[in-house]
Amino acid sequence: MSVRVTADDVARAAGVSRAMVSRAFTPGASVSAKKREHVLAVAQALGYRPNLIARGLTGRSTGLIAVVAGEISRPYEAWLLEHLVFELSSRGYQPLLLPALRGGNVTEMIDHALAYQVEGAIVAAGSVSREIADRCRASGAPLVLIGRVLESSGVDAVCCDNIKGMQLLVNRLVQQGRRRIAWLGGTEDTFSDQERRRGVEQALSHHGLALLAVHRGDFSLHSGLNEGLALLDAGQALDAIICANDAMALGVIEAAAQRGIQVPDEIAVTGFDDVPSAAWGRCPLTTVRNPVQETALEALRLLEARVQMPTRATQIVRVGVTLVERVSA
Amino acid sequence: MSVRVTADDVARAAGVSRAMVSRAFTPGASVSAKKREHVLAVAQALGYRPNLIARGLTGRSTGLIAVVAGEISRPYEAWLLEHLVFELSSRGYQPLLLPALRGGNVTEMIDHALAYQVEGAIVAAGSVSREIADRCRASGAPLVLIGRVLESSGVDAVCCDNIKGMQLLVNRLVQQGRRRIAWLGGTEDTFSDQERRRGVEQALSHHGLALLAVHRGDFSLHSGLNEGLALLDAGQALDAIICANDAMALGVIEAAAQRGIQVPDEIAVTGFDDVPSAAWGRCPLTTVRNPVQETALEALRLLEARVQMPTRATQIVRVGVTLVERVSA
DNA sequence: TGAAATTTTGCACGCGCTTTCAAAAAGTAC
DNA sequence: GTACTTTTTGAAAGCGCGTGCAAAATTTCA
Repeated sequence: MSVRVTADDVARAAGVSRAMVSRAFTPGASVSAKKREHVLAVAQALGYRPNLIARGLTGRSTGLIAVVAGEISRPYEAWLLEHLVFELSSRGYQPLLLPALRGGNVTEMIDHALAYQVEGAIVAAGSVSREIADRCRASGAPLVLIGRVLESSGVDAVCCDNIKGMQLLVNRLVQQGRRRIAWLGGTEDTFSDQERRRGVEQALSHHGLALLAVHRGDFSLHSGLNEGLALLDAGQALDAIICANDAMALGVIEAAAQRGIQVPDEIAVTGFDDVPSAAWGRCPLTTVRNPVQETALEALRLLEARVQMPTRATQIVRVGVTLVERVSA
Repeated sequence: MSVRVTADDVARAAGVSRAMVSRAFTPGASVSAKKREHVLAVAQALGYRPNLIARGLTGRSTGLIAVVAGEISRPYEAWLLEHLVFELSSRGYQPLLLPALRGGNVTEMIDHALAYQVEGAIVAAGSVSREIADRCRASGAPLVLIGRVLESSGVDAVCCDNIKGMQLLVNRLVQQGRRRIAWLGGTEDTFSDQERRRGVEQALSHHGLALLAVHRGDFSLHSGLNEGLALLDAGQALDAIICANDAMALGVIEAAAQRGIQVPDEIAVTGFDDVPSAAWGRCPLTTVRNPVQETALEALRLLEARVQMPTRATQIVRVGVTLVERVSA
């Protein structure tokens, strides 16, 4: 059992040399059509498929791409991953999934993936060090960051325009006459959290305003509820809570409901990302659309472009965002 | 650039043979502690890591496991995938992710993964044919199904007790005095849909009841809304809608809200899976808990058990379900 | 028909690594 | 010191495949 068929077996059965078998499976190779057909037929009969691991060893491409994803159970991450994986595999690549969970060391994971001779890596979670970026470059495996950028490191990245997104949101709130605004941030040390907060503060100061309160969650629905309650119970009169992502905004809305506070009449709540569930439920979210598909596509474009020309200039793509006006603000 | 360091380079630099380098990186191998340390140090300095592709070629294990997942953006799938990938990689395996999207041919994908010499495959989406099961067996790569079983095919599977789950739900509804019950199924031809429906019908007939209406969605929130509206607008007096999963149930609740129908007072709605978001929102779902983590763990257990003993008896694990009583029913 | 141009084919080497085997080194006992 | 056992080491043979090169087969042209 478990006796695997090799090119040698096929060659023997078809009465040709092993090289012929190899060529029969190589699209552009020099083989007579007749022989190729014959070899392919014999291979089929024997249940032979070229061993891609062995093929990868010849120095040719392995077709493997590492994808570092975070907590997949979060809507935005899942959504992005779905697009990424779909695009990847429809281009003939095989995604090697690396989970960057709590405390998971991204550097170590990429290092490990590199040992599998991946042709590239897409990092959509955790933070990458300059060191690992260098290792990737040394291995000839381009690195592409999603939703984070590593300044002046020569690493390509695609990221939505967080500053602009927050500006759109703040302008809307201010236009509605809201002035007493709080910020509910996400996990510390994440690029999104930092940039989005900066966006809020810049936009506010542009109106001569500042944040009245600052709380921090971890991008989850749960933390949105908890911090939302805390914010609401603090006794400070607020008329808007800007959240670092949709999940937390949904949590805050739940918190408001629990306290009998009307959204958006008494207080406005905004999200970020426009995940599918943001449009649902008791109070559809006013948020900023973070274009996932475009992001995934751009990431692949960057990856392929760099595979083709390793020395091209570093590119940081900022995908555009749009305001989605629903009821929560 | 992109000059990769091989074991030969390390051997030369360390003044030993290539075999020594290999042994230094092989835990149980016969090397003097001193030499191993030296080799490892030189390797570190040169930035060398064994090429796992080459290592896999020697007939040893590749550490690759194929994971066939469906639409990752759906809560249950994402949740399961997260657990699966986490467990897999914390056991030293590398998950190769294969997306089984609309119309995606699972057979073809597994076949392709087999060419990468995966050590096993976990299928949590799509349906597998007896044919591909045989191919896997021939390749010595165990197949484990999640949420679906392939009768008398010798394929291990882990699946929750759909029949029992629906029985729990039906009993509760009947106990509440509800008799006019409708079924909102999921995508046709899926194992879950079929078994869950069967569970509902069996449980109902046990009470001398039958379904009053049958609609079909595709397991999505959206289809839940649409079919929910259709069901509600049909003019038939219903007092409960049993949905094939949570997402659709949430959609139905939304539909009821749009029509101004009170849940659960006027109509009860039930889900299945108990995804995180089921506990949230305007009307927390009464549903059945489908234990994801246990499922993932069992799947890995089956996989490893079969790797160790390929001839062991086929095992179909039915993980237990529990009723989660919240407000929607 | 024969020579030249062209295509098709097989041999053999190499990709980077593991592992068997026998030789060398080190340790042990007398 | 010798004879023997045990550990450590290196040479070499693969693992399954791609491919450069030269030989063989085929085609083309005069």
